[in-house]
Amino acid sequence: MSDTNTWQGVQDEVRRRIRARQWKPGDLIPNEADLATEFGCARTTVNRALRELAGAGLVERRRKSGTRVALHPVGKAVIEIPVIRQEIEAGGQRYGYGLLTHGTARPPARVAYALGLGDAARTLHLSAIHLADGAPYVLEDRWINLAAVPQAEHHDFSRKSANEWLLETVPVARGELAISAQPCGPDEARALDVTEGTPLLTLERSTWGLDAPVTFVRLWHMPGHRIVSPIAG
Amino acid sequence: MSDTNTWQGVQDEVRRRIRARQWKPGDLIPNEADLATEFGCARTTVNRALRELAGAGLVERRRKSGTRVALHPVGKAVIEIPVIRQEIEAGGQRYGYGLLTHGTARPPARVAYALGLGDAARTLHLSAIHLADGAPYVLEDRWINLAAVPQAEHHDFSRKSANEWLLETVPVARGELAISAQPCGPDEARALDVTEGTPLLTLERSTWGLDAPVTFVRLWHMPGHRIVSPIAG
DNA sequence: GACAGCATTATGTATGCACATATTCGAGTC
DNA sequence: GACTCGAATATGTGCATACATAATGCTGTC
Repeated sequence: MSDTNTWQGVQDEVRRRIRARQWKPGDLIPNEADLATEFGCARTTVNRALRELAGAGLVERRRKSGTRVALHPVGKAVIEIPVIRQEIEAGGQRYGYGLLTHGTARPPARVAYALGLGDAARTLHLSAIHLADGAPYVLEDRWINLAAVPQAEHHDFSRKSANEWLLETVPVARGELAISAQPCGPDEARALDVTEGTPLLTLERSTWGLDAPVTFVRLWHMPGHRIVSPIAG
Repeated sequence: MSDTNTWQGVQDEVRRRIRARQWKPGDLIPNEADLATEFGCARTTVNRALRELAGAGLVERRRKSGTRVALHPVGKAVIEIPVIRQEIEAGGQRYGYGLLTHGTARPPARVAYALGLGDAARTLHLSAIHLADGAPYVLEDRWINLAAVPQAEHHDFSRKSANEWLLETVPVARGELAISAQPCGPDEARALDVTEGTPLLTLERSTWGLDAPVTFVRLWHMPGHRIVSPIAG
């Protein structure tokens, strides 16, 4: 599997040469045709190997110029954003869910801004708690743009979380994630059973459909929560 | 560019059908050969389009079974981990750097555990502050495994940050990132000029070389710091 | 009916070829 | 010397074909 006539094998060999400093950062490496000859494989194979390395940020490629080893190989951490139920069940814990508040409301300025809505927009505001083995796991504060998802207004969110319902109902085009550390406010303190001011890891996610903003959600994780992810290299 | 005889065009069309619910989550979609016929292109082209969609998590593929639309399209947020100097300069601010403490020390249990070292290991301990326009931006607490990077012991880290020096010096194979919210301790309060207990966004990064752990670093960001990243869809 | 083994099928990959496209470089022109 | 334009070149992509590989399901045997 590590032979240089498979694209994986070629990629491994190129990685090895870069790590071994045979090809140093900034260096121009041989062109695809030459490498193909050296490795005894087709140019297509070398192309795929190098293309994926470029995607990973290890090399930079430009037509006519050639391929060079990246100067500052930008590490990339890929954070997977699963449905919360699955996140909890994957950890071997029992999932619980409770809807706390529910009603239509004007979006606060922060939310309107994040979604690019006017303050006159009608939104559905939900507050819900997700439990792991009966204990609070994360507090969810969500606004749904009723102009984009009108059927949400009369939907029953008391059993299934809006998270899952939206995924099944609305096609999602793109989104944005913001991670920050916030002090626990009075509402969060009550819902999570935590003393006020405690640092909470906070995730804010904006989601857009094909043309309209769909939802903004803020997740307050329990103290000590960690997001862990491998770094691609 | 959106014609269905380029892999981009095929991918766009498949995305469109999924978003339009023509192919719903869980559905089996036609096989590559049939799609190639329909789109009037080679199977290779369809293959590349679907392969990348699978990588993005929008579809799931299994040999013999076929390709089906993902049930819970797992959103992926890719966080780029640049060198801190570049992060600051990219924001149009002036970068500053100061080494606070420097010396060899036994790694604390937490660090030894994260790197998989015994407590007897010799490490270099550095503490440094990164400034943006003269104001504290992030506090860095770093341990370097001297068994893996012996030349670090007598290197001068007062001018250039260990971050950049290590990238240029040691080939990195893999790493792990943990994000959490921590209360500001007394040392951090002094270095960042922040009152104790304030929530700080904390990043912990472990890095391994080819066979040995290289470094563990903890970054304490200023209050209010946000990590923002697009979500792939 | 249980099970081993084989045929089937869809994806995965390699190859040789052709042509597209971006970029560089140098020749020719003023 | 500056500038324009075309040749050269490395990557990007598409195609037809062949074979590899994994998973499924069927078939025959006991």
